[in-house]
Amino acid sequence: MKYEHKKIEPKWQQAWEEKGVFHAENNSEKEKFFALIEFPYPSGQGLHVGHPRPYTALDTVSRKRRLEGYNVLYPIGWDAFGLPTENFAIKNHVHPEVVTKNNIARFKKQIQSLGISFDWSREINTTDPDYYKWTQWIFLQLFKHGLAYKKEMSVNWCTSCKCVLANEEVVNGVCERCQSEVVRKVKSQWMLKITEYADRLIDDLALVDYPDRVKAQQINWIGRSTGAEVNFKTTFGEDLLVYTTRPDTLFGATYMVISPEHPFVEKYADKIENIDEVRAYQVESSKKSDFERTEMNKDKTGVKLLGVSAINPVNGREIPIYISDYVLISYGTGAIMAVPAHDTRDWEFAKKFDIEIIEVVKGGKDVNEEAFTDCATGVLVNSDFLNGLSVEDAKKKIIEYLTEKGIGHEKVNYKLRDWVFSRQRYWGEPIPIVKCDDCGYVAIDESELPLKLPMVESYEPTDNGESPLANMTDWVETTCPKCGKKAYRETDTMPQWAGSSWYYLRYTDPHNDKALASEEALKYWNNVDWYNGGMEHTTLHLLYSRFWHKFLYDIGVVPTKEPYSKRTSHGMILGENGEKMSKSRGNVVNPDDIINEYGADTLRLYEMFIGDFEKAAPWSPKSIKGCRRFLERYYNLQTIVTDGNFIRPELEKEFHKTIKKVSDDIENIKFNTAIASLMSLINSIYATEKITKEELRIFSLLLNPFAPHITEEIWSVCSLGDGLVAEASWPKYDESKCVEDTVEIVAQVNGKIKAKLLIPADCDNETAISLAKSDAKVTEAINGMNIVKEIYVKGKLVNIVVKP
RNA sequence: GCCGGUGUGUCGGAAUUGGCAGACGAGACAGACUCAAAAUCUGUUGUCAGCAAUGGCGUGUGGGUUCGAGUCCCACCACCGGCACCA
Repeated sequence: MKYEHKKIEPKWQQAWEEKGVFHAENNSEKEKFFALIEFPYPSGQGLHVGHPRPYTALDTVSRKRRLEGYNVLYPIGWDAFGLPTENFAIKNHVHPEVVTKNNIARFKKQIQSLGISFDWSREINTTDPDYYKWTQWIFLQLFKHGLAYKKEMSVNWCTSCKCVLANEEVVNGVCERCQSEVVRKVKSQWMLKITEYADRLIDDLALVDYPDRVKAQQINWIGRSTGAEVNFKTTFGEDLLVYTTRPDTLFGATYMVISPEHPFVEKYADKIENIDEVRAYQVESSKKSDFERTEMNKDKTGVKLLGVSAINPVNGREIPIYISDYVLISYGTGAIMAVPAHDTRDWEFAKKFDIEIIEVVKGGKDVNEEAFTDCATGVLVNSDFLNGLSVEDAKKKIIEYLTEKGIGHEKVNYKLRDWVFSRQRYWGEPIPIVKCDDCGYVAIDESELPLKLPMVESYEPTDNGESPLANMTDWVETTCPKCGKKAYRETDTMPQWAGSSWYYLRYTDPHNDKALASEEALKYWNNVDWYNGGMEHTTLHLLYSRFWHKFLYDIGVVPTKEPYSKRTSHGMILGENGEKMSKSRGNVVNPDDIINEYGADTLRLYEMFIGDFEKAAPWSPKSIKGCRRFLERYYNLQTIVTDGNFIRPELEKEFHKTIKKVSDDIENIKFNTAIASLMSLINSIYATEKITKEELRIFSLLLNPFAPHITEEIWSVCSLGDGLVAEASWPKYDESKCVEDTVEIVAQVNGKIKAKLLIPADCDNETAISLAKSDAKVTEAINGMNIVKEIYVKGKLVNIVVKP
């Protein structure tokens, strides 16, 4: 009996599609289950074997859920705006729309050959005007609520993409996408106030089931810290406000540092005695890219401002002011009080510039040797009314004091910055705003949405930092929706993250032209029950979409505070050599080749069997053969099947245990051990040289979520029912049949194994111990010794501790 | 530097959360079938000693707790991911 996957797989894929068995219903009495994978960017390269891993994983869960009677929504779509498409279009003189269409067609064909149970009737595409109409609509709501604003600011500029980047898109000082140098550039940009949601983005993590590493990474990225702002007077009369997380060390502040960009310098340029030297330093540090600034962070530089000093508000002490690029203008107040005794960076700076180091927290080593930064153990000294207090108590007391005297107050700061939302490129959603000389930035009327991308001659980015749309005079020139005068359209487009920030909502009602989705659909399907995606999106897409969802909650569009109830993350599939799969490394494996040689079921099974789902695993062209062999052995069960509407007694326990194991393992994303248990079971079945129909039915159901085509085929060939996915239900196990009547236990003496024996599972302590002692080997080992202790661990072992 | 994680045969990886380490798969070796090969089937396969029964050693390193540690505690090493002059 030959297993011909090429005949079986397309046949069943077609049958499922024709019957629409994977279509989710919007008005259903059934309990819903919403499974989501990160929709792919349809690149020109097509799929590699890494793509199917998350798709298959949630397909396994979804197929199990359907068999359990749920109304399952497992959708897919295309995140199709983006630079690679645009760059390809420029290079080959094809419109990005055409490139996108072709890429999607290819991706779709590849994905469909995997037999994933996606509901293709809900397919979406972020570049479809009917879709991006609602992306633009959400932007307008953000704008109307003051959360989208335009600001002149220093931004990250990718020299190759000729486009600004969000902070999240800059990795090690280079562009996340093309690895080119990123420089600072002052530009007017659309910004989204994600910082307004910083606290909720942290606090509401308590409401969701995400892996700890994801939560930790988001919390880190948002970087909330609680400290105090303290006002220092200066001899110029103007005060300088500093931010510190260690207000308790205020008595140890021996100098102050302001960042090179701090406005104080310009304001008092004529009074600063060494202004030329200061200016030279400003120029020097402005030339450094962020990357260089980070690279050189070991070596502190700076210039002392001559002719001015600051006054420590708690002891009236005059301290010098420096400018140095180790203080950032974009965090806190751009100025710090420096306490070299208790801050490593201040300590390094003080050593280099020979500034006094005053110990105010005792408990560490000599502060002239190293800074003592531990907050848990120290006790305050040299600090007047704070002396003798712990760091924590001192913080409270000094904040009370500062507040009372009106010279400071408690303050929370975040590392998170607002989201730079405009891109100077063509292939993105137009920002639906016009600029009027009289009225400023004005939203276009919602009835004009979607604001479609105009056809242009050239989508080449311009060197002057303007979007390609800027040359489209006809399109750019318009009238102000408010006053009717001549006005100009915004020519920047939205970043790729826009369309993906809300796509999961569109799946619930993808063809709605009145709203992004109907209220009923949103109410029924929210939240996404299980969302699987890559770790690389933790501080990008995942954070952005949580932000948008919270905003939509605030304006009453969605009924829940969080978009995703549960998040899991898959490990990467690496090349055979253990390196990341990439074209340039030449280690890419194309799923088409695997499907051709072994079939989709083998590919799916191997992707789930390859290792721990959450960890990276190298592709092995040899190991996959084991999965193919297993499926062939399963296929050949049809040659030994016998009538029988029962599980044979000798296999009953193993069957029940396997049902339990597979059921639990799928829920706990332990697909590899679920498959291993099925392999063990088939080995046991072959040892008996036959299988009953009932046994084959159960086995097929358990295997179906992993290998849907072959199981459907066997279901049909062996007449197990009308159609597996159409009518069957997930097998149940009997807990009482999962436990053995007799168990094999180990008899140890002093922890060394002496014998193995079979005893009744419900055996009590004394019986078990005496049974063990009656074993010849055990008797010999304890002969003539004093028994100190006797231990029986139920169903596991007996240990007898003896001494001479 | 900070945060998170990992370390187990030749390889991918298991281990009911403190109870027989190495499930399952790959690879290798041997045998069966075959003129032969592939495929398939059967067996062996952590390591050292021994003809053997058997015994010693063994989960990155060093200590500890325990009748018992891959699992818990302390210290360290290596690697991976994230953040990084964030006051």
